[in-house]
Order: sequence, then C-alpha cells, then structure tokens
Amino acid sequence: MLDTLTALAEPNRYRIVELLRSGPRPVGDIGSRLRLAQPQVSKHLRVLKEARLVDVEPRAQHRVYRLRGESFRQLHDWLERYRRLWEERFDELDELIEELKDKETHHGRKSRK
Amino acid sequence: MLDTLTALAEPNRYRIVELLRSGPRPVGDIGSRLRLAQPQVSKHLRVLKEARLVDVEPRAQHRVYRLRGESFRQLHDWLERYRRLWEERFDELDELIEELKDKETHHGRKSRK
DNA sequence: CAGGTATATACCTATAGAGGTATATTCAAT
DNA sequence: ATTGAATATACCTCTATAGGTATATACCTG
Repeated sequence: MLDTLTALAEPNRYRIVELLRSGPRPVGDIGSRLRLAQPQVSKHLRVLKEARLVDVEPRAQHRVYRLRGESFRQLHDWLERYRRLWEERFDELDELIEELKDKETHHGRKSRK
Repeated sequence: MLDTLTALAEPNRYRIVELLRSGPRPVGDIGSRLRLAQPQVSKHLRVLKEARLVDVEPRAQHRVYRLRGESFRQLHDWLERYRRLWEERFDELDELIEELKDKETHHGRKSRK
C-alpha cells in the first residue's frame, strides 16, 4: 500500500498515470506529451512498475507501458475501510460522543463550546 | 489530490491515519501508541491537516485530532475513474487492440508473441 | 554489419523533507 | 502568580530522491 501511494505521490508520475488512463503508450510518446526528458520518463516508469502500477510489453525497440488494474483495486479496497467516514454523517455522531465523554470526565461541568 | 497522496505516502503519517480510523485521539496518545516523539507527531499532524485529512478540536491543553471524511471521499472519487481497469477484464481487450494495431501497421505480419 | 532509433542505466548534483533537540506557548490547578 | 502538562514551532542535520547529462543496450532497416 505504501509503495503504491509513494509511487503516485510524485507530480510527474501522477501525470504519467493519468495519461496512461487513456490507454497504453510507449516511453517516447509519454515523454513528448508530458514534456519530460526520456531518462526521467524511464525512471518514473521503473518506479511505477516496481509498485506494480504498470506493466511493460516490448514491441520491437519500443516499450509499451499500460496500467495494471490490480494495484488500483487494492488501493480501492484499502479506501473502502474508510468509507464510513464520508457516508454516515459521522461528524455529528462524533460530536455527540465527545459531549458524553466530557460529561463523564468532568461530571456535568459545562462544555466550553 | 497530489497533496492528499503526498500526505499519505509517508510511513508514519500512514500509521497515524490508520490509528485515527479507530477514533479521534490527542497528540500525546498518538505518540505513545506509535512510539513517536511528540514534535514529530505534531509535525505530521500539521501536514495531514493541511492536506485536509484531519481536523483538530481543542480540549483544554489537549488537541484532539480526527479524520475528515471529505478528502477520503475525493480520493475515492478519483480512484473510481480507474475502476474499469480492474472490473472489466481489460487486459484481454487491450491485447486484442494491440493485435489489431499491429496488423494495421505491419500489414499482416505475424505477432512475435 | 553499419547506422539509426528507442529505451535503460550510471553518475552527479541539488533539494525537499524527516528526525532530533531545544524552546515557546497555552491552559489547568493550586 | 507559579508551576506543570500538552502541544507547537524553530533550528539543525542528514538522507532519499528527482532532474540532468552521458553512455550503454537492444532492435530494426538498409
């Protein structure tokens, strides 16, 4: 999970991933579209590949990179564990809990809020 | 989006977020549970707060931090745009497309694969 | 096999940011 | 007011990593 996040949390790699969403592309194409030097593209792609976010397929001298679904799925699954945070109106419930804790601890003293 | 990813892509911040999933906690509590020095915890929380991943509520000298749903939702929405990657068996479809492209370009020469 | 093209890699440099330590700040309690 | 506790911040140092340049490697074409 951390590897996935680290790979995505870099501006140019993020751009590469967004570009690859439109389909597989060779290194040179990525570079020219994103105005990145070739070695940099290759290095970023290496990181993305090690994070299992992309896959390569050789086509003659070209290397065609494409997104791999699996890592995105895992990221999605991880996020699901936080779903309640935005689905249930949890802020209000939390406030209620805080109120109760406050009363318990300070035995009925008035909340400062 | 990048701010969110950057904030999460750091081991200790990731741990803090995971811990906060179990509920709001004051700084000191986080530090002792994760074996982190207090200033480091405060600094990480600052980053998380600037990324709108957490919120603070003062309680006397304590600062109680909690996760904010909104950023997680946005991350989730962003990920949704990649859903097809893992839901439709896209690898096979991609291969088909590649085959067709190959034939077009090289006029019927056999695929190396 | 010679030349050209696409990509990977090695190396250097510069910088962002994480940890550590000391200190400032804020509030409660006495 | 003074003290102590919880937290924030300032400052320093150090390392990981991104960019840049040069070069190696692999493959197609003639």
